[in-house]
Amino acid sequence: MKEKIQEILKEALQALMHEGAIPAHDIGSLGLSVPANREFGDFASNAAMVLASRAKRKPRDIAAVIKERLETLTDVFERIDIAGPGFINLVVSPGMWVSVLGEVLQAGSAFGTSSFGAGLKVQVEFVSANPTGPLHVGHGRGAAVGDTLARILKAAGYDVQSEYYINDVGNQMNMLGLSVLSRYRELHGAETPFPENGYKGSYIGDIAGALKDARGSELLDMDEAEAVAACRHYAANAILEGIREDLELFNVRFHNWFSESALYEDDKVEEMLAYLKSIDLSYEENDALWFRTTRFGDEKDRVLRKQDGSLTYFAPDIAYHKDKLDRGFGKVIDIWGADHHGYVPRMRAAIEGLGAPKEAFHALLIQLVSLVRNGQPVQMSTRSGEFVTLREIIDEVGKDVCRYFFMMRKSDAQLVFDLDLAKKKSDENPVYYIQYAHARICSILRNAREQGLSPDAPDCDLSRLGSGDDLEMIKSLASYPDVVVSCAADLEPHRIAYYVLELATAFHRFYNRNRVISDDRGLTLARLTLISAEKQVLANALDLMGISAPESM
RNA sequence: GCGCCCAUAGCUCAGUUGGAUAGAGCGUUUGACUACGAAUCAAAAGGUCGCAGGUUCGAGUCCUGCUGGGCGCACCA
Repeated sequence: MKEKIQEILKEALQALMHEGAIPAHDIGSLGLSVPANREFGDFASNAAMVLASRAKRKPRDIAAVIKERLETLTDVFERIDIAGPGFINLVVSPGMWVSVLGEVLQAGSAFGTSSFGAGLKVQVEFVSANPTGPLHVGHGRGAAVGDTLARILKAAGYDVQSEYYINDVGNQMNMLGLSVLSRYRELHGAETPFPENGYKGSYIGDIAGALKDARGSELLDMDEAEAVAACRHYAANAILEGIREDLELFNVRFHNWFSESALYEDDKVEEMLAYLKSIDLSYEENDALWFRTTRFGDEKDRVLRKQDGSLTYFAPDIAYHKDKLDRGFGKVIDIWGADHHGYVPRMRAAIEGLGAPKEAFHALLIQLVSLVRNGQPVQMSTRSGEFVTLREIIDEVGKDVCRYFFMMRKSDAQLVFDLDLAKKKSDENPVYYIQYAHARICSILRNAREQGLSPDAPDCDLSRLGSGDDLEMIKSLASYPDVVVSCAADLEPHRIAYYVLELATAFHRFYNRNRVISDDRGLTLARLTLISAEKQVLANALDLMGISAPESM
């Protein structure tokens, strides 16, 4: 709805500026807001005040000109008021609001989608955990946020691809191989020291056991390097398979899995280094190869190839992002743990160095998740292998609750995950509160059907919904498309979690104060239409978060 | 030492490009089921938006300084 009003306002302002009736100004900066106070109408514009300060005219005079034009231009407004210092307050006509219900039911699961993104190719890369162990809670938050953001961007009209980057090269993978080999030898009774910084989790033993089942004692006869490689390969596959299963359970499915090792196999890293050299963005110094990232705002140049000849982690990362750009993505969104924030300027510099505008790259930082049980923090430490896995949390509280809880905070704010609250099936738990609203509507619709009532009936009179609680509920669901766009524009998917909670609140309030099915047939049919639309929007919003909308619970 | 993020009700947190009287949940107090699901609703109380300046018609929001917390400052990954 807001978008429609914005269009109308824009049209009026453009015409007036063209005629010289009001000073010319960038229309994009003239805001339309939803006033906090209902007395100020459905929408309010500050256009007159902004223009007045430019033109040295009285805001209220300019507002009067705009008001007049809007009145001749359209009849969607029931009332236009000039208030306070020069706000133009707009009250949308009930008929206009009611017509939204038809749009919702017509569009169905597509209600809320828009062409805001104009088909721009966007990639969202998230989770991207090393295949050295199962996903833990922190990865879960990244998965929930990333997947929800991808869904939101798609709904907002972007051409979205989600991707998981598999860091299957490097020391940590070698350590994985060594750790598994050590456990494998133990299983064969061979004395073997466990690597100092090895992975100590019990899953390593499980993998070694599976490897023993699959290949017997074969690896004992190999030379060290060969055996480690075999272990590494086997373990990485097994762990990655587990990660895929966990994500599947979490309702997260990637369009693409991109392997770091493929970068090397396809010579992408060397190609990138040659490219940087060709455009003079790299240089040799102290027997190392450097990237001139300072040219793009980084605080110091960064090493690509170390003195010992090996590459830094930065090098394949640049090659990976070059590959992303080469694949035609106009916007590349990386979702990282907040502890990597120091890495952002350097990556952004690299993107610029590769010739893309710096706005093409966005890093969304995900803050820590801490678990609380019985009011006490749950201790976690990756190093010792004592961490709570995503799988354990899903098994304990369920996928839906888990996904919602991870969306409850701005991604760059720390999140306290209260396991006791998560398991409560009461109004304290927002997930049940929201799903209950959906189930309740389904229940009413079932009752109505049994009584032979259908909102499609010809004597359904939607004009009965133009006031009071009915109108309030329509307004709450009509803002859904605006919320989706706002989430997409600002890359803040958590807003959808707050919105859907408000939507549920609007329904529960309505339900407690009004009868849907009553003796008044016309009103009953209209309200059945109303709650059908409400149900649709609840389901659509929940779907953006990958959360189910149960028919009963 | 340098840089980034955060500071809003007793608690956990929203607050969209700067807008009018700063919101929600929990907790506290008091009410509502012989009609569609009480896993629900209504009402009350609760604030110097960390502190001090500045920008302007207007600041929780932008700028500067300070205080207090988190994180990062590798030829680690």
